[in-house]
Amino acid sequence: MKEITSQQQRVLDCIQIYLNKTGFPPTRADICRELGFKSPNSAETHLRALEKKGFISIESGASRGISILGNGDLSSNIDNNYPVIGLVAAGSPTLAEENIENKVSCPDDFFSSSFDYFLKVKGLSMKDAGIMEDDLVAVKKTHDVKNGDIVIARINDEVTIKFLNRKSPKIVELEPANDDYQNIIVDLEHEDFTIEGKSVGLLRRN
Amino acid sequence: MKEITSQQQRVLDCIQIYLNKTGFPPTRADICRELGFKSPNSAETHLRALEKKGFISIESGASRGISILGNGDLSSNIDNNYPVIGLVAAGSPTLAEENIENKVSCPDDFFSSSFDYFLKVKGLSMKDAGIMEDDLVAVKKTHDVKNGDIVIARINDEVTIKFLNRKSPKIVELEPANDDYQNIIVDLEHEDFTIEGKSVGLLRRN
DNA sequence: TATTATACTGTATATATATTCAGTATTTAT
DNA sequence: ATAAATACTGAATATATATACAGTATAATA
Repeated sequence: MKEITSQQQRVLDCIQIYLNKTGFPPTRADICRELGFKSPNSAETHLRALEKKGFISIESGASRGISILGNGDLSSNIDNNYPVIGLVAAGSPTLAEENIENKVSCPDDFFSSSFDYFLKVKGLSMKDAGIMEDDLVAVKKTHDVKNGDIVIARINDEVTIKFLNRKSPKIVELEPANDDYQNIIVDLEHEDFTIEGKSVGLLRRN
Repeated sequence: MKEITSQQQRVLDCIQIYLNKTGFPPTRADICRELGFKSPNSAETHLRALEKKGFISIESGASRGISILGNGDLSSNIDNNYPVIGLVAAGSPTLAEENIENKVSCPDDFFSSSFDYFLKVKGLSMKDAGIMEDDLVAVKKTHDVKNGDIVIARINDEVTIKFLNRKSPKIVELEPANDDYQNIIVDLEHEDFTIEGKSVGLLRRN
């Protein structure tokens, strides 16, 4: 990435501001209007310089075909809306209604792994793991879970978040992180048990 | 917001995908190519329907003048790079070097309040408040703090994160959230004490 | 039953837009 | 000292693009 001149920076900023404002890139004429140039060729040459230096790419022939190249970090990632799903009473789970409370916009690569939704935690059964009431746990839907993982599990239509501990092929233990709560022992032969996913991160908004 | 039809949804998705891929919106012809329509008017009518229902806005006369209207959430916010600053030994603070470890891209309106940087927590002095080792605390630089706030404070060049408790005009108490740690009592007349900011959120990446 | 919305094809066209060419002038390298 | 990059004006043009008009057909209202 070569050095940028002050005028080229102005043009680059202009493109970004125009994008933020309108949702699509400016034309040569738009840039002239914004920056006071009197010839579309002023914009053109600056754009070509910015292209040459790797700051933008220009789609040949396409109108408004300018895109700002994410310098590896800033503008590369795309935000997505992730649903927030309520978990009623994490301690002694009673309900399993997956009602979307709202949505949170967040980059796709925000956590170490991709994830599918946020789970809003109720209760303090996982407090010693730093998971408090109303925290949003980023949940990745998967069955690929190991002992010690924080998993979101469903037992007879009741959802809970706990540490996983497979005791035997038929017995799964769900461990809370709170001395006030007891381990949940699940007999796979007699109870309807499914792993919904596992925690890959946490978000707390004061 | 009226109901969207399946074909209109396809067109809307097409616009979003095209935007993600190229950085600028598609033309009528582009949409036709992507979705297999044979007349540009097919795209046009769908676009007008989407506009009428409030899903997009169309800038009259402008080429590629389509912008997806963030339904109050999706496309409105812009990501920013926030520095992650290391905090050495939150329990008994020893260092204050504000070294930027890396950066995290995150929407500006991610937490209830705007913030300035992430603080990477060391130690477990705030564990009962759900703040664990290596958690990233979103810090807003401010002096506007109340008793009970989780503050980032600097005492004689040592940085720590604790609950704030002003005892008197001259005495400030910093309370950890861990029985293994003791309150820090700061005598403002004899010690160099500053409030760096307060916690407005938390991020944990497993 | 008439009307409106949806979902298309196909053609046509005014204009929005990229892009080239011809200049001028200043600054920065080689 | 010459070349190359920067920083513009001004005009011209091929074409990319929005958009209107003319049809056809089906499903959903009122």
